[in-house]
Amino acid sequence: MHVVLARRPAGTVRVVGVPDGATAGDDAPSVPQEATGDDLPSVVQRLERRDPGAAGPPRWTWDDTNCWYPALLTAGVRVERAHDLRLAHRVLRYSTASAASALATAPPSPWDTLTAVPVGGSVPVPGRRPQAESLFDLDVAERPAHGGTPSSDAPDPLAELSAQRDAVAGSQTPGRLRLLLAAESAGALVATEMHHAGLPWRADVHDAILADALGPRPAEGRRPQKLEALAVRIRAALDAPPTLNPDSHPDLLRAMEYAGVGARSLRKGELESLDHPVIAPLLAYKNLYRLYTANGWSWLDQWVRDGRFRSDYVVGGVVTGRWSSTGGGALQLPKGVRSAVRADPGWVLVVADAAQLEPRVLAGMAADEAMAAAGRGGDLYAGIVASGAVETREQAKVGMLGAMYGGTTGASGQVLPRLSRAFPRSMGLVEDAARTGERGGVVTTRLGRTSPPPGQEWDAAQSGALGDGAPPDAASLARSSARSWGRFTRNFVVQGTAAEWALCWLASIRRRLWELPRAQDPGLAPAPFADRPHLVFFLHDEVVVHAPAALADDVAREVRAAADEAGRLLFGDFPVSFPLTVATVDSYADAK
DNA sequence: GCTTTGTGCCAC
DNA sequence: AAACGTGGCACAAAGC
Repeated sequence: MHVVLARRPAGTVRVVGVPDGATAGDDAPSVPQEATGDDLPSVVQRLERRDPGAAGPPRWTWDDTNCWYPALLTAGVRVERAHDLRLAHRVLRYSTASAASALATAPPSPWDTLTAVPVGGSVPVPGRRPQAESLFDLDVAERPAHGGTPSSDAPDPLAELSAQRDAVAGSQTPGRLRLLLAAESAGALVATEMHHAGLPWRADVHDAILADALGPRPAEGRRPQKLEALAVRIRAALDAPPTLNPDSHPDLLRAMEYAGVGARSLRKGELESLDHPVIAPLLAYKNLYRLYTANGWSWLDQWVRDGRFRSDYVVGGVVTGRWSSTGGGALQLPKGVRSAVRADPGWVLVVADAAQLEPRVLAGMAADEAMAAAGRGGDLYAGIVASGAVETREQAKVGMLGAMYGGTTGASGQVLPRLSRAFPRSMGLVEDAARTGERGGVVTTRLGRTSPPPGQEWDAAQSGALGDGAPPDAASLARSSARSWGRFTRNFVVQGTAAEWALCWLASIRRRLWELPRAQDPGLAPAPFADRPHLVFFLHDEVVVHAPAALADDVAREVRAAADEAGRLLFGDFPVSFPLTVATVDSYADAK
């Protein structure tokens, strides 16, 4: 059963049970019609705990998980299932599977303009309203998700739910869309919970990393010791004056030109290919400068509180359905600082990584028996070598990556023909996706997320090449933008379906962890996770679970079972496997 | 002075 | 040098 939460102008919440269908026994339980902010958590808790009948716990249905779930978690209430109307609307509006629906053909509504709200916000960010501590600190008109939409225009979640259910039921692939919406919504729950729990972060360890690399923390506005020493060496190697600022690209390039270094840019890759005394100190400088500016002391000050790094995840923040993050750069945590991620005392980190996820997903989508067989041994690239298609693992790897990214040059281009001969179904699928994009068409993932059509600029480039009066370079612009869009759609089907696999994996992990026994003693994690293993990090094809040490093996087993379950959800009985690398560690840096 | 753009590097 | 997908972010320079 869906239980819809809707804000009322009076500041209360309307709680409405909506049965899933004509199923006997799925009658609405006695749902209160009205709740206040103070009693909503207990209302939710009570319905969540009701006798688990055949229909399962309610599917909490709300406009935006980010607006409701943080306060419930703060009250210690976890929900099992949700339906995020904002996220679901976006999928259904654009999916080719639901293109004929009333939802997809209706004129734009407020549901199209609701923007993603980062989870949390415990750390103040300039220009962003702080997250409400309780459900009603902000009224509807002020809620950030609505960007100032007056409450009188507040969209009706009941009507929207109805439109969404019609769109799914009348679609070409209702089962897949239903799974996608459930997985996307479960992802929203996970994202909120991970923000709530935070990634365990030892500021003292991080500080030691920084001090070791850069020297002691400098006074405000001063360069760290080791960075300053390298700046001196750079100036000496270039015979440059003390005024040369290595942070200034134009200054540095000019000084390098004068010294005859022969660099056209300051990119690491180019510098590494040059031979000059300035190269070594300059590369070292850039390396440390990056650490200092991106993950230095000010990052630590801004993002780590009370032993936790709390990131803002944006579910569906990437067109393909991947998550993005905002603030703190959670999805780009450099390897060099990961040793600051430490389990609490008596707890461990279970780090799991899906091996060669994208080519496996491709094999499943293409129903490619040969590729699936290559993946059965655990290392898909080794399996490709064993099949005889190519000679080395490296060839298999760059060849597959090239096929999925649209690479044509170098080593990947070289082995592509051989991979196409050995795995015609997989290669054919990505080639078809590329050709569709080149024509300006859209492509769709396994579960139904559809790529956006190219924009006006792309259309203009294509039509600009037509006609006798077209400028000479118009044809090449048209061709290059067509190819570029083809690379996008080629990658979209694979990356997007991999993101769907990952959402199903996350959802399954989350449910399985909750079913594990609780720890004897509560740890430092906040309720409701103090005595339970819980997800603390997710990065496209990798998760970190923070778990009581005694449960480590159970967690590892469930995380593997969840990967198998995700594979079955997407690809049914097709025999493509999704093996994981799983490590139980104290420090995230020790996982690989 | 503020905002936008360009550069470069991090993650998968 | 770039090539070959998706992103975020910090900084300096350029633009208004």
